[in-house]
Amino acid sequence: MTLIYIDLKRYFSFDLKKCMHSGQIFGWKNFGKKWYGFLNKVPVCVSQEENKLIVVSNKSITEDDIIYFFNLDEDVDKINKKIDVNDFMEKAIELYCGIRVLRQDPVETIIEFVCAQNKNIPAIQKTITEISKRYGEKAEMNGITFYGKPNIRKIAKSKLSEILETGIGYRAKYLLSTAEKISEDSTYVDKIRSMEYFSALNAMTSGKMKLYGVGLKVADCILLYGFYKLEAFPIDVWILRAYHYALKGFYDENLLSVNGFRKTKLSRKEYLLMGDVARKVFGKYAGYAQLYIYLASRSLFGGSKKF
DNA sequence: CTTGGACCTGACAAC
DNA sequence: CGCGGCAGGTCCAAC
Repeated sequence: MTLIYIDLKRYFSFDLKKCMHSGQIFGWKNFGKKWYGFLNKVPVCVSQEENKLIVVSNKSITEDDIIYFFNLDEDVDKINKKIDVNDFMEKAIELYCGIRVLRQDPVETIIEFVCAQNKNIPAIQKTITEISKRYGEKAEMNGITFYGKPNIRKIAKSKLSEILETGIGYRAKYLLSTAEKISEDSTYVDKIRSMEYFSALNAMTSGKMKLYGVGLKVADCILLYGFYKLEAFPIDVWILRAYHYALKGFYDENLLSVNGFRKTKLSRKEYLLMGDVARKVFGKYAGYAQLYIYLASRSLFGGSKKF
């Protein structure tokens, strides 16, 4: 039994709930203030009390593991300063201060975001939980059962019909193909890790290393949340809705409209261009800016679904 | 190179 | 209470 208290006063502003609700992590179970999930392949229960982060586990885990996973020692003051380029960003930073880009396992993020496409958050969580249940490990703490750590090789070896039982829908063939590809090449993840952002994005979405079912947006999510490549700026429908506010004046607004209406779909070229604008404005912290914009957009346009 | 459909499934709002 | 449109996109075929 491990019990770790981390004094958050030693770090920059941190908010566990905001991190867990930021759309970058799925499959953790939430009861009240407690979150159950796998951290560095170890089942844990995490909670926050004001200036303390509390992590409980019945397996071995260190304070450093936790600091690393939650990126506690990230200099977010510096980042926030850099991306605070207008009133919109200032407000978003103020509202969602305490957020971090987490350091999840790369393979798990690949599974997560292949499944997440064209689904809403409750549906994503349901599917990820089902996948973890079938292809991952079971854990129990405080009488609560939860699952995590889905095994990519196990997925690669299973049948399409089996994967379909998770509620994943038409993405089943994407997941199977991607699982096969990563399982075949044991160096796949390391190769992506060692590449700089653009090479990695291109590798995952085209050519020999292309993953079936991984387009630009999903690849960006994987690179940001799974590989901690902060230049990644995933553009989904929420970013598209708020782009006009977050990056007003930094780009040609005709790019985002057709006959006066906001575009709902981007071509590859447009997607890359809009990302480049964000990278130019936010520098190497585009990924952090994306998190703030995403959350602000959800609260602005998300109706009852806002956090 | 760009564009419009199709696509599994389910939580959700609007009647 | 059941129905229809939509959801953190991507693939594919056809211009």
